[in-house]
Amino acid sequence: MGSKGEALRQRIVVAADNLFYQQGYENTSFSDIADVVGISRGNFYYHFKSKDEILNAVIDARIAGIEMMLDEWDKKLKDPRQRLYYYIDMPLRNQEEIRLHGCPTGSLCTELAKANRAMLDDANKMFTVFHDWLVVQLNLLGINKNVKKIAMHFIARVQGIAIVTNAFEDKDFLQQEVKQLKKWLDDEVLKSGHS
Amino acid sequence: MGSKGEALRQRIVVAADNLFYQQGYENTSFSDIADVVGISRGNFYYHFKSKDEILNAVIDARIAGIEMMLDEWDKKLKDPRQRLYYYIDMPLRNQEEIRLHGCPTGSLCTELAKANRAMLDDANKMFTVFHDWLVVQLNLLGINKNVKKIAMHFIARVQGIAIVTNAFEDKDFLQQEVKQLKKWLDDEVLKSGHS
DNA sequence: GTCTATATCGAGATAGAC
DNA sequence: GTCTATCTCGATATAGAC
Repeated sequence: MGSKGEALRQRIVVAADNLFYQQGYENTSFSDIADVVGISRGNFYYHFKSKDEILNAVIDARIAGIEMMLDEWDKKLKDPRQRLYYYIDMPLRNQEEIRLHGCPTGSLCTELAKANRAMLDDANKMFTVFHDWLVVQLNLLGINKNVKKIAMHFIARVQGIAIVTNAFEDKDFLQQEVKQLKKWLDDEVLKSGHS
Repeated sequence: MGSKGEALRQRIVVAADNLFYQQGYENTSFSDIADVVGISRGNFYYHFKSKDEILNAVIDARIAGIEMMLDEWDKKLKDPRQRLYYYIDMPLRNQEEIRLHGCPTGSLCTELAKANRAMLDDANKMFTVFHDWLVVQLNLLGINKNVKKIAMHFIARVQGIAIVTNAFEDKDFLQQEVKQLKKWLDDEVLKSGHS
């Protein structure tokens, strides 16, 4: 495994990642990826045995990317409360992409549930990384009851926002829902006004 | 347009509807539909000019189906409050299908946003039918402020539930979230305890 | 109206030259 | 390691017999 080959492998994964997000997995061909990376179709099979293997690499890369992102959040934000707000603001920061392509994690799981069920268990680990991180933040705030349910609720709320924003291409809805989700965090989870 | 041809056309639409839901639109071939209906591939083109036209017919059929369903709800349930509860219970009634295939409306919009953007504006009308009906029920209850936002919020919440249930194949999550959504309806919309 | 046969295309995948 | 050439398959779609 030379360094040049590894670098190309990485470029393939990055290109596939973007295309899978923008066009969907099934709808993205080797030709599409080859055009972006600037290589020939035949060259893929030196780096990957099949298209499924590319998908596997993309999922692994996404999971690693989410973990890195959360590590950076932890470094940048010392207060778990601020981290939770930053999580809720994520759709706001990515609103244009969500309007156009939805949530990368949610839309991939939705596609794989229909087209490639065998890989769904790999894909939903992307959710699990967020989930486990949310649980840690809640525990740090002294919240220990129903934390798993709360974390999953967070994720589902963000997914609902992403789907409707994408279906109606409506960023106003996204903005108003993010506000409402913050209010829920304040009133029902942190109970700022009551403690 | 003879009656026999019309009946077959309907059978094609029903079969395509189910297959699009279970396997996705792009992932469903004419052969798949032909196998279910029991006809030959070539016969499709007497009834439809293209696969897109079948998709169009499926979306129209789904919209008509939702409208019929809501009419039945209106007849069966006279209290708008009960109708809203019945709406929230919908994922519960369809929990096994949602676990396996997600929400028919949400998953189709998610797919079309990536693979066939031109038809997204047709598909999201399925959401609009629910939305407008929810607005009517809220108005009937004397709620006139922010009703459109509330209706869209309802829809997004249900979508979030469907995605996570589907991604983790977890019906327990669905059940707990439906309970929570009912509580939100009581406390924040109907404000039963406060009026 | 429904069928069989076929055209055309693009997909994933392989073989082997360089 | 990367390329070109090619194989095989299944997809949408068409033509024309019945």
